[in-house]
Amino acid sequence: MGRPPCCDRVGVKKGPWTPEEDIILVSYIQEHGPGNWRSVPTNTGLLRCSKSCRLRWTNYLRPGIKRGNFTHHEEKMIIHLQALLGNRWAAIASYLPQRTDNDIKNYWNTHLKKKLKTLQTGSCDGHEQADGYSCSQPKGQWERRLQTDIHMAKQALCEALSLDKPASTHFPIDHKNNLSLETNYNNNDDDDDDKPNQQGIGISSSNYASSADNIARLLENWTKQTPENAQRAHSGAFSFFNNANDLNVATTPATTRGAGSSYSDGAQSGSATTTPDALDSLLSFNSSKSDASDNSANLTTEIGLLQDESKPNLEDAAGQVPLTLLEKWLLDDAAAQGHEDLINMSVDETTSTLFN
DNA sequence: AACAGTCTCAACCGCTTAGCC
DNA sequence: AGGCTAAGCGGTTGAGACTGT
Repeated sequence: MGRPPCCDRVGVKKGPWTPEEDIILVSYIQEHGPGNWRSVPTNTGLLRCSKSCRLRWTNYLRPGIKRGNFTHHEEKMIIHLQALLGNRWAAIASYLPQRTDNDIKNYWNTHLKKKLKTLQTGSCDGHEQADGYSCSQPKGQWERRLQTDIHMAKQALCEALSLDKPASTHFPIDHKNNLSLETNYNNNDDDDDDKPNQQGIGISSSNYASSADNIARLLENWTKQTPENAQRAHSGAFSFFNNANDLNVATTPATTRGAGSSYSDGAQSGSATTTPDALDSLLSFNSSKSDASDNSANLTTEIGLLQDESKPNLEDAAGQVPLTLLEKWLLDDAAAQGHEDLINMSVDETTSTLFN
């Protein structure tokens, strides 16, 4: 019963993706948009199954993905949401800007589960743990608070569901299926693509710039590994960037902007050319950017950089867009304790207050 | 330096869901 | 209504990195 796995075909490559494959995939998606994954291997010549292409895109190449350490705020969100939603990682991911469900799932399985277990088994002996969690509170207090939170969330959800206005109006948009439409580069609505773009995705220019960011980071690692690849990396990247230019996608290299400035600036500056120096600058830009650890300030900066990020922007949500009761609950949790600046606090500061 | 154990996370597998005919 | 197919999702795996001895 059931159809055979698509990846069982002979000649389908498995395992880690190479930079060349990534560039091919990104270039293709840039031109045609995500969706219709079935046709991707055929049209690109990639020896990968459609599933693998989709996964590579959604978990690694998709614009705006943040990698590296989770901030304490993100951690807390995950803990809350996991308690509330269970292992529905995609749903949880919709509340966390820039994080993929896979990332969250991994983080939960490798870090948070252990951390909670440690807390719940009462392994604390009254002093602060190395990771910053305070153990000064009596055993069981944290669990009680979590239960209270869950109860509050349930109430909030009930209220939300009983509202006349459909709750879905404010419910977080699935970032994978509803990318923003700031600049719809995909004008294939009337072409011969017999399959609708199932996600209805239009990618904004800066989204793809962020994809260039991902590719550049990846190329950087690749060239580090094998110097001989550097030349190929350059040519491959040029092809990718030139593609982007053809599509009027922002690819202005770092030389034209200061570190930390938004790639989307390139869209305003119109056509941009990419030179080897520019690429090097881009690579170094990304290097310095990735060197900066993922603290809250960084997150804020990145959110700013990715204003048209496909996922809901929590800061925007807090500032302008009406929140769901659940979101409010999550975001106001700190504020209710008199820690309005919690998100902006350093990890050390935050950890000492969060679980008290 | 060498080895073993542990950790991390990208990628895979297989089931479920959604959409189309 | 039911079958088929593509996409989505969550659990699991395994290679490489890291750490301790």
